[in-house]
Amino acid sequence: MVRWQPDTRARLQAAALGLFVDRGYDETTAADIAEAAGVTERTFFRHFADKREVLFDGQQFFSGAFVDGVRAAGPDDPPLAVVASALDGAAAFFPDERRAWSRSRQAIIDAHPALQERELLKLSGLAVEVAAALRDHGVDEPAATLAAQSCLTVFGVSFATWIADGENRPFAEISRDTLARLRALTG
Amino acid sequence: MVRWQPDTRARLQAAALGLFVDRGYDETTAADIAEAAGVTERTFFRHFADKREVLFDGQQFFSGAFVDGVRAAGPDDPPLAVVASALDGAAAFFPDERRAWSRSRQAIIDAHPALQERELLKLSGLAVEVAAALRDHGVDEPAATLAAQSCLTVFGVSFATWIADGENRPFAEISRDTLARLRALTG
DNA sequence: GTCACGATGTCAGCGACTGTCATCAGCCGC
DNA sequence: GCGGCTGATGACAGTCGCTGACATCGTGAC
Repeated sequence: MVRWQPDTRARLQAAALGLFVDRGYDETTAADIAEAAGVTERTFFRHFADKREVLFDGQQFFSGAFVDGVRAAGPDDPPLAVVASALDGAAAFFPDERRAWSRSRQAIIDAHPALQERELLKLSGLAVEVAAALRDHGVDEPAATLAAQSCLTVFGVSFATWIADGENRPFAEISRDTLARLRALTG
Repeated sequence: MVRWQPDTRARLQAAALGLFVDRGYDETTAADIAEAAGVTERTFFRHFADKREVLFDGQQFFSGAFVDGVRAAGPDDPPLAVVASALDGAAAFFPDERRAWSRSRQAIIDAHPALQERELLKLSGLAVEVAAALRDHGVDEPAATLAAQSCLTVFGVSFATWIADGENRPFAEISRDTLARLRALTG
């Protein structure tokens, strides 16, 4: 007999997503989530720094994909080619099977400014990491920060397109197209 | 005899900024700010939706400057020229006399993730407004959103440069230089 | 068998924020 | 002037997010 059920963290995340979808973010208390997962509210806050964070866990793997993409680029590639490589790396996180899940998660976030804030903070942190990777890759400031922010701009537009109604192209195709459109803006 | 002192809102903002500088954001309660302004905590929350908002009021004038800059651009200007015009419009909000004040305000924000979140949300809303102005100006999607995000990218890097130690060039000069560097990224 | 460890429970408490009702100066119509 | 309306504020109770401190008790090392 085990004293507690395993995977408390994952159970809390699943319970939270379900409750947010069913009755809304504001109408779900941290105690509700904990109860649904069979633990106490205190345990919820031992696993997640705050109530929003339960939706934003695991972003370190996500940023790792961008950074790996940067490292995979050729050492003499121009900055935007490195950005293209970072976006290709990120595409692995958005296979078609995940599109429906991403849509419902994003619907929750889009309905709550507090969650949008958290998402923006995570993306901002991601941009800082990409900029650092670009500097390691030989790109100087301020070009590294400008390129990293452009990378996130393309990512944001591409992601929104990827989850749009009726869209069925794979993420990588969309992001390549979006980057090309950003390039066209300058020309 | 008036029943209450005038300018409650402005008094609350001034009291908040002072307390945040003196003893820190986390160590300042909403009740502290209210007391320093001579009102009750309840009145604080009638003027500001939450404790963070007291630092972020008046952004509608700020976004208006960007939008006016977009409208001032030539009808056939390419998107990035319109962005340049928007940045010139924003420059009016950053005269040299405000540089020291901007530095201390930004120091408070940079020290608190919760405040960074709010700032990012405000900037995100600003990007949405700039994108709408660009569409009104004849720029189609997704170019409008890409250009608006690029506008905010240049703004962010320019602002950080403007308040950096030892920097004394005017904002408009910095933003023009930053935009040129973003353009150069493609070439 | 003992003992340290680590995940959890329990409980008290603070601060952010809200709903509700009372108060009362100033203004408006008469 | 008089009475009623309005709008900003005070007073107060209450919910929820979140934290610190301490107790509990399977589990694995020894």
